[in-house]
Amino acid sequence: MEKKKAIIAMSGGVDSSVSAFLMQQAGYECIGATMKLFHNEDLKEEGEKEDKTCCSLNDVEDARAVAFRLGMPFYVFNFSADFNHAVIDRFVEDYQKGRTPNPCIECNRCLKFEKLYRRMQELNMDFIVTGHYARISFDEESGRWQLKKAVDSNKDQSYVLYMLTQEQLAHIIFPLGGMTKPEVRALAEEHGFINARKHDSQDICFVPDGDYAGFIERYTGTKPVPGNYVNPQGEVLGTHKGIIHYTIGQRKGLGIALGAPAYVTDMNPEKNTVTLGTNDQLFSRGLIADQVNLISCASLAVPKRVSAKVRYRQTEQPAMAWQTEDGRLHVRFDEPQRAITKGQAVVLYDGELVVGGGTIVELAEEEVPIEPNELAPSSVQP
RNA sequence: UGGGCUAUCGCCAAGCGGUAAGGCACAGGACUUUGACUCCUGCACUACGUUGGUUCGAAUCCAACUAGCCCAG
Repeated sequence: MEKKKAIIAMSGGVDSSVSAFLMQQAGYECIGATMKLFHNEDLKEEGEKEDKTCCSLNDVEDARAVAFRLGMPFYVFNFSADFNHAVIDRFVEDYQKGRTPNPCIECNRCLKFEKLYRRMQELNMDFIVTGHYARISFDEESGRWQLKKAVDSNKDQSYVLYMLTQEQLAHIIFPLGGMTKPEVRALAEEHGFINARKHDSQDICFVPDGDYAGFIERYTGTKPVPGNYVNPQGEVLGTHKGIIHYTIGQRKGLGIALGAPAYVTDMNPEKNTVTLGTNDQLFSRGLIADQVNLISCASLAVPKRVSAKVRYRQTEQPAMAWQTEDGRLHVRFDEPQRAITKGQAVVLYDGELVVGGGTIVELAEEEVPIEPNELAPSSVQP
């Protein structure tokens, strides 16, 4: 019987390197591939911190070294044009419209599991493999592929994978879903991978210095337009640096002293205003999302009890979720949530399972449309 | 230019004769495959508007000056 073929998306980090190793051990015919996503060299200024990115030249070399060590063919795919319009352009546009994008999710959606996925098919291969911490399994009963949280809850990345389709899930393998980070590092160490002790990637990969607003300025070649800080009553409090500098719930970097901590509670791109308020003005109960993708079930026409996350690093919160005719996802939390932010993803869970998710487009204070026969599910009882 | 009030870190603000609280802002760090939030550390190394004076000792008392504010014009 012929070996199954897998293409390993290798970033140059520990996780994908160990994934490659595990796939090889498991008997797959593997090739390593690094996606060149942007011209990293362009970003370098003096004092660059290149070791923080995920796609720098050094990272490519690290990936290449690991692939070489494992004796697998290694390719670099130049996806920078796609990355530019699918990730960076949208990132910039979102900020300009007062939203707060999650570029990692867009990258997963459009590059890793779309562009690279198609490349995998073109090469007549069977699987795409990444170092994400999440688990995939097939559920006989429902006949659906399921995405589950990682065993290492500390590293779980299912949140950024909610957009995976049934077709994609059938051709993806996450070798690290059942492992803990320390185990992964130990394996890397044991096999002498040069990146065994490399720190985890963080920050936005194309903004290595963390100054995303500065990046937008350089990328667009335009200065953000200053506008007014206003209070919830609309009174002017001061001058802001341009709407792209802010996100809902932000406290630091406002540069304005109001006596008590002030937080961004709203932004109005038309009026170019940023509303400042108190922390307790940030809480709201519900939201509406589009770009919906469902995994554990085909539809949420009937409201379902879930736990939901509104940002990557958040513990899930009990909520009800349902879809309307237009396909949009509505979520109402049991308790008000802090700083629900347009542009971010909401991801729904049912225990370990990812139910699905979408991109937050609106806040909404609406009641759950009650389905008579859905009343009093056991999970609501104390 | 008659009367009254106030002047302390970038902002707000304690202090009322015994040798400069605090909050906000800001900076650095931790956390983190998004942005945030959060947490930790630092932030007037005897210029407390200026100049004198009284005191063992003053940001704290007195005087003049300067600036701003208020009420009268």
